[in-house]
Amino acid sequence: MSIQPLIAHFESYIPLKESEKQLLDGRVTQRQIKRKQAILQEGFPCRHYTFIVEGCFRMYAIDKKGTEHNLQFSAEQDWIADIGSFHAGRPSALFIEAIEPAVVLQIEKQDLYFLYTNIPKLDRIFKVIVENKYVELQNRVLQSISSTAQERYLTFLDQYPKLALRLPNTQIASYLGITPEFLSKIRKDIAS
Amino acid sequence: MSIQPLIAHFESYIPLKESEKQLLDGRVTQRQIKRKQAILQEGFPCRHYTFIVEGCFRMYAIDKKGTEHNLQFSAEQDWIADIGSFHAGRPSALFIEAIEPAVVLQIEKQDLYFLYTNIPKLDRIFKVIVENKYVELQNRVLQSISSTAQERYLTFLDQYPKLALRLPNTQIASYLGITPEFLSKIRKDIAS
DNA sequence: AAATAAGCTTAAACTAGGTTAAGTCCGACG
DNA sequence: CGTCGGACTTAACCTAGTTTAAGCTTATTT
Repeated sequence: MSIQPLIAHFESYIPLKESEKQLLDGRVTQRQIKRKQAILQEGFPCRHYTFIVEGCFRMYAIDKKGTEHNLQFSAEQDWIADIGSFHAGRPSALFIEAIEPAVVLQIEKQDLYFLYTNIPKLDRIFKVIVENKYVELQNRVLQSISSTAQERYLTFLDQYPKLALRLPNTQIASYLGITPEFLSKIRKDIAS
Repeated sequence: MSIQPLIAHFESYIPLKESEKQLLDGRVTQRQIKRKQAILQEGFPCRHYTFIVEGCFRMYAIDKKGTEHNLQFSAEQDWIADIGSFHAGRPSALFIEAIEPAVVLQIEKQDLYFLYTNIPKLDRIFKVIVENKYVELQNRVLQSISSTAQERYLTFLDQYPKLALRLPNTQIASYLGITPEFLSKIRKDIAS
């Protein structure tokens, strides 16, 4: 059990002192997740910030009609959590599920708050992480109000080429906000 | 010229010491902005974090066809900036423009970085601010991939009732990712 | 190895939303 | 005081994306 990947991740932003690394140990839990296993389910509060060491997750919501909508994919060296639910302790409206078998490092709320207090630079690091994720999401919103489905698909391929190979098209369609059938048509059009 | 509204804003998260408030003074600039005046234009780096004391702004992009797309509205006690461009110093793809005459408090990059270093709790405060904005944006993405235009319009009215009264419908349509004509049709359907 | 489920594609009929164009109703400005 | 441009609407026609349903292929489970 090693929290090394997490330390490396933090240090890609700001180097940590030995004493700070030691604080991390014991506040971080490693877990193995099976394919299709959920680490968050609608109706339950999100209890962890999850850092992905290996594997791939999707975050999705289910609407009244029972259709799933993928909000986000996350893979190695990335975080996944329902931030709103996590901090407020409120029941989440979202699911988080492994698409591939995965290894993750998880931090519980009380531990994260302890770490924020005792390693002040973590405030800075997570500020930057969330800022970057904010910019990414903003670009996605811009695309969604200004581009056709085909343009959005091409952007997705361009932006996440590795992910696109690992994911079934059904999941990609759900992420783009279109039906699998229509994605199929788009792919046909592009090919010709 | 008072930075009091900004101090009050920060203190709604964490109280500041007198010495910290003094550091803010001199690093924050007040400006009056006229209706339709731009504080950021495509092609220029975003030089300021802008805190709105009074008035209302929109952030938008212009696509190849020349159509404007509103990404975001911000009003009193809210921030507006192209975060990506601000930190990277890269030319922005966005415009930020006053919808109403406005009073703002602006912080330049070097000053913000100085403040982050000398008032460590600002890292925490901005982390929380960006987290909240991230959650908001995530909800918007979810809506955009899962709801019809009518549902999105009703949610907008529900979520920003005051803003809805201050904004021309043209601007709201652009924010929702639909044409003004179609919004008009939606409004007619809702009324009946 | 068989059974079953999950994923991809095609196609026809349909609906949400866009386009074009014309007309009305202001508020801004000379 | 007139007129000019911006904001809102209506309506006819058009297109991007959905629905339903079927058939085919590739994984996963037993």
